[in-house]
Amino acid sequence: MFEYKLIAECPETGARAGELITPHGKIETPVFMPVGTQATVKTMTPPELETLGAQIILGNTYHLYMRPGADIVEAAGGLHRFMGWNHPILTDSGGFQVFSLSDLRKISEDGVEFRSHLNGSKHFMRPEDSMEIQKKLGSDIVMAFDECVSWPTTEKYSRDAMERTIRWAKRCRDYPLKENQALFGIVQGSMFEKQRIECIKRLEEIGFPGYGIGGLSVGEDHDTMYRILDVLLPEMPKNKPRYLMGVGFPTNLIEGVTRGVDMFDCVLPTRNGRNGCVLTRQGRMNVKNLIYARDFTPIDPTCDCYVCKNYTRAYIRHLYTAGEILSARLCSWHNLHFLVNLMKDARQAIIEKRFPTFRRNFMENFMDGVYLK
RNA sequence: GGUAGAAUGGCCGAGUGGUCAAAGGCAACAGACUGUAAAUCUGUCGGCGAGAGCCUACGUUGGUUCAAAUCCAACUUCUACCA
Repeated sequence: MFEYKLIAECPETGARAGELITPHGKIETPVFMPVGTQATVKTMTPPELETLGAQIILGNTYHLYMRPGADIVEAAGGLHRFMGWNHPILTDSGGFQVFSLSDLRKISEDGVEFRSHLNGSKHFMRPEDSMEIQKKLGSDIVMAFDECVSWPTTEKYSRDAMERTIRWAKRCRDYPLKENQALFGIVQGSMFEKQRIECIKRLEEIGFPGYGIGGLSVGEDHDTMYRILDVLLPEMPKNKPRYLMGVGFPTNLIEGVTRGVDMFDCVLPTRNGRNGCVLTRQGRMNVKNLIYARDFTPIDPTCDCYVCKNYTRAYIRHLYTAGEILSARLCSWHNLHFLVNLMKDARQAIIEKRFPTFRRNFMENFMDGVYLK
């Protein structure tokens, strides 16, 4: 019970609108997926996520395995029930932790040895373990266990990691999941075009219902990332969803959609939100800045989210400055609303055959630096 | 009234002759954050100057010394204890 339907394509760009059918409901793409690593999108309740339009959220294999343990989540009736979210869930495999916990892990052919970030204890995760954990979590979309390579790297290291990622993808594919779980393969190959193309071809031979694009947004500049997307996306199957993992900045989302990406996730809206950085149609805003102390306008006057309809910059700045937890909530809420609805707007524009204009307007208005009033 | 002790940068607080514009913390200001080891991290934080540097500063005033936040005297204020 997993299907991708292509609904509309932009005649001028690679942008496309579609639908993903999952056991927990339909997802309209392009879609931004809030990250809920530890079985919670930080500071947000599921009803609030519904209110702002979230269709699917992420959970993380590594974190939930470490705490509370996959068995507990399974005993609770699966991740959906455990956290009270009755819509689709995608779980990341732990592959990103191979990258982010690079000081705490050792990679071998069989798998990855992690030293727990919680207490230093040693754990070995093989692709099969990642599958078993995600099976217990019961997510709708399961990600293959991959190696996300840091940047910069050598062509040789990238190739070795890519080859290993493909071998691991095969092992993941061969592992019996729940009947209604869809497993996505993950394209690696760092910033080497040929490796990227080879990787997607070989993953296709193994065969997956969807494909993640990993190993981007790891410190490379935007042009480099777009260069990889430019060569990779045309090589990806049209009838399968494409998921650009860990991205990202609003401009990255639009440029990703332009090239044919269907799914995105990123910690940015919640992490930056907790740190007092909010998104507007004109760019990023550090709402903690002094210039907002007496600014009684909403974060983004053009935004119709709950936060912008009810609170001012001055109030949110006050909350942040006072260390009040509500600032983290309101900023996260607004940022999530911003990205989720940016993708909804993009989708509508694609369907209405006006995506190029939509893209141009957005890119012209959105300053990549910090926006000051 | 007596005795003892204390006064340091926006605040708290180290420092008891030179390497002190003065540790550290807080506050403040700015920046960063892309499949979350992040309600975190980094930088700035007396004034002027691009800079070398100059000026003003450790309660007040005066003194000792080549040199004082540091030593001495008086004064002011505060704290504790005793009357």
